[in-house]
Amino acid sequence: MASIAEKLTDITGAAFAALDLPVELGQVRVSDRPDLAQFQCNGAMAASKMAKKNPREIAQAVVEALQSHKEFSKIEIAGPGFINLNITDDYLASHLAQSAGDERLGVEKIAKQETIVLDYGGPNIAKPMHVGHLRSSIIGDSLRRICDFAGYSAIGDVHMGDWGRPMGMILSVLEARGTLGEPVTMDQLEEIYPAAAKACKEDEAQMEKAREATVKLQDGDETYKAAWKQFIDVSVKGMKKNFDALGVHFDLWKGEADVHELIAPMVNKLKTNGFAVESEGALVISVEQEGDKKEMPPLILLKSDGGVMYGTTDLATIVERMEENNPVKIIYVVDQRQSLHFEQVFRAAYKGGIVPENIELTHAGFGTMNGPDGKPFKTRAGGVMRLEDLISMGIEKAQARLAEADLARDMDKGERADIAQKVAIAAIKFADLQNNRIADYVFDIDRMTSFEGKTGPYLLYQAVRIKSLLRKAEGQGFKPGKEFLLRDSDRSLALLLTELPNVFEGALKNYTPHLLCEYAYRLAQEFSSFYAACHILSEEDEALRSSRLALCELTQSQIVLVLGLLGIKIPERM
RNA sequence: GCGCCCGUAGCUCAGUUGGAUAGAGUGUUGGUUUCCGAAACCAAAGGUCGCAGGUUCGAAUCCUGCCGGGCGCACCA
Repeated sequence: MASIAEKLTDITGAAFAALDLPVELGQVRVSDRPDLAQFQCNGAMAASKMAKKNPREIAQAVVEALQSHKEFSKIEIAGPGFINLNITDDYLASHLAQSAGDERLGVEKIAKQETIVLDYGGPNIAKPMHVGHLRSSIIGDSLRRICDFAGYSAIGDVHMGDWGRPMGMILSVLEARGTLGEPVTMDQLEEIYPAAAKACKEDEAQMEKAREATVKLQDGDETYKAAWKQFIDVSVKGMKKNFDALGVHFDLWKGEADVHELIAPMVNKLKTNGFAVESEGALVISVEQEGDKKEMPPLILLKSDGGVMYGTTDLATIVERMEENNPVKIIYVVDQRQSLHFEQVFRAAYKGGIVPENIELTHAGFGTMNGPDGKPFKTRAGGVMRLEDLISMGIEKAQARLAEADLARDMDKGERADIAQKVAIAAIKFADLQNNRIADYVFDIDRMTSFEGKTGPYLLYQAVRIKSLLRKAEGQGFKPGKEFLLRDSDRSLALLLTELPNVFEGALKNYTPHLLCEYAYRLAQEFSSFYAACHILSEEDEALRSSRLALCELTQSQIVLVLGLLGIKIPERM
């Protein structure tokens, strides 16, 4: 089912078409002047340009065509040619009843279930996960949930950095220490990796050994491979702990190494097709296009030493995904700084015939995380902050807040821990997701674990309050009704509840979860005002009471749905 | 040097793709609880939308030029 704005758009669109004007001009949206009207259509002003007529005359003609539609309670022309529209309470009420009765709450499903692969998380082997992985993980996970709800078969792939030079560096250092082949722990790995990176940077001979080790590993050397396999296992365990705590899900635990076998055939094919050429000792594929404003460096497939670059593995990963998943879209949730790289890879993929033109490859990039000083985020000690430290800080603060509240007294330890966990994750996720994906953003630990104002916990609080209210109502034998009765104090919440399908569509189309954050917050806020203004359980008019309970229930369902799409879980109480 | 992104209230951010009086949170000030959960609600103050031009009925939004910040430009990932 469509949203109210869409239904009204159909009506006004037809009115424009009847005047031989483009249907698109009939676009109706929620008014940005709620004091004047509920909905507005601006098409008459755009039409006046093409028809060379007075916009108010056009608006007048459209308005006359709309008169026969009984959905409207008020149709007015304002200013230069705005068409202001109000709908009848009957119409609003019946629309609400429909969406309340719909298990998808009015959000339409795509016609055909197609596959989307989402690439996010991207943790590296042997390195602890830090706050930099947070954005990719939670934005990616949210986008996966959004695509899934839209009706796609959405596949999330963690795509670990488990290949290439860093692996060679670790192996060469282990060898130098004489401990290659012995089991290592995560703590040891975390010590070895930076030590190895430092040694290679300072010592050219060590770097040369690292290069050799990289090539040998990639050529399938048994000893190296066994050691490598072992530290993959150890690292993955550590990653899973973090992802589980965050509630970030992956369908595939693939890494760069998984496509190694596909590289040689892919490269050969690109060679025989004439796309891959030699340049300065390396094998490259040129990705320049006509109309390029900037220099576009070629994508390097093979380095002059025969080694593989990450662009090559990315390309081979596309080969694999096309074969195994046959997706219509592949979405990369990776730092915006990689945009040139993805431009190169995508162009190479299309040019080399690895993906057909009608398959969408998108880099859904996100901004750099800065500290409150505007510079790339560092802890006070100057290091990176570990993800697990951030999570435990959030949980501690949630526990402290819970201890303050009287309500926590009667809860057992297990429930209290569960609530603290959910509150902390809601705080962290919402603080991040509410920012526009593309812009750099300031990572402020206090803001991220704050529980007041526009925060995740505020949303949980409203949801929990509704739950509690509905429980109480049930205890008194009151049930949410099937019909809506709209008084002045109910109407703005009711109108807001009809916007969900449009908001969802925007978030899906632009890969922007922050639109859902914005909506969830408006909903919670609108509900809170409504809740303060009307006392529901003591309402004596039964029809009004059950209508209001129905509004509560629908609000509740929408908050659950939207927070679910953001990857935020709601406790029973808090 | 070339290119990409950003610049909106003291601070952190929205702004539905060109619409009416630019909105939230936070912080500041004041108010609200014999009543469904005060992690709340109501209200006030706070703006040359970086600057200057241009396009038009109409610009935070589109175009041009500056200023300021961030990032990226072939053998790292």
